Amino acid sequence: MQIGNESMDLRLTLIESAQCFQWQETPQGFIAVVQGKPVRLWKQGDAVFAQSDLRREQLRHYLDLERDYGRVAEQYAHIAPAKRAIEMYPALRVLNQDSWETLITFILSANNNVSRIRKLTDAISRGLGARFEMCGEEIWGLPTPEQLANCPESHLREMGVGYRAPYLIRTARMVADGFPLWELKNMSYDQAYEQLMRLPGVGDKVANCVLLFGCGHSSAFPVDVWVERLLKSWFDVTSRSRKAMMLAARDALGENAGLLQQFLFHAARTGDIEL
DNA sequence: GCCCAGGAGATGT
DNA sequence: ACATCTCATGGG
Repeated sequence: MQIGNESMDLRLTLIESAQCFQWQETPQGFIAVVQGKPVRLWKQGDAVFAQSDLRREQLRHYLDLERDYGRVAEQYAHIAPAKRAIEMYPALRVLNQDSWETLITFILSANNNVSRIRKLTDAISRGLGARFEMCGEEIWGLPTPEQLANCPESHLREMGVGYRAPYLIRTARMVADGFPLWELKNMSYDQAYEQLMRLPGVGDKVANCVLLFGCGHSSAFPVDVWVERLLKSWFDVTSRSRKAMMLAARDALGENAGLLQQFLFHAARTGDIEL
């Protein structure tokens, strides 16, 4: 089915921009398990097509196709590096992912590089998750909270996750025991942030990634090593800690701070904006 | 071999 | 509240 006519870049959005780690590119398109269901996305000209049990509106929301990014660019047009970063990637979108899938992949992301985050995401999915087939290829979904909570720590360590193993298991147990993960999108930013910070393996940076990519909180502003470098290079940063930078950036940039952050992050990481 | 990676938690001040 | 250490593991 056709889900959109927008000129969006699937490779940039799903793989290169490091906001999710489960997509793989095949000759037939991009495939992954999203919200527990297999999905294939591909383009024909400007049109985006999908093969999935997910409804058209769900996929449009996942890809953030309803948002006017031209308006976001205008919102930050008075900040030179911001305007430049957004205009540099007119086909990049900030995904609306599943809260649980975002939470688990970003616990894996702590002090880790992108290619290894992908391998660990794949490893725990193959080891614990549900298997599907999509155009002749096997793909696995991430483990559910119950599957992860019941996995022995030693088994998880054999998959290579290292010291993050107990974080995954304890967080999974809290979610399985009623942590309000799926209510975070309806809370205020401050309430949702406070809740997420209770979870083992979730600090300021991971919390903001979950809020931004997995809970629809577009003001969430994750500060990783690259965003820190860019902020120090291009702005008069007096904050020392990354959390202080996050607070200052959110305060200065307002409602769509996090969307801008994703463009800045990618520009810094690829070197498209000199630091 | 070295340094780095979309950091978090524990400890000490 | 802030600074410093340690924590697995593989990529470059």
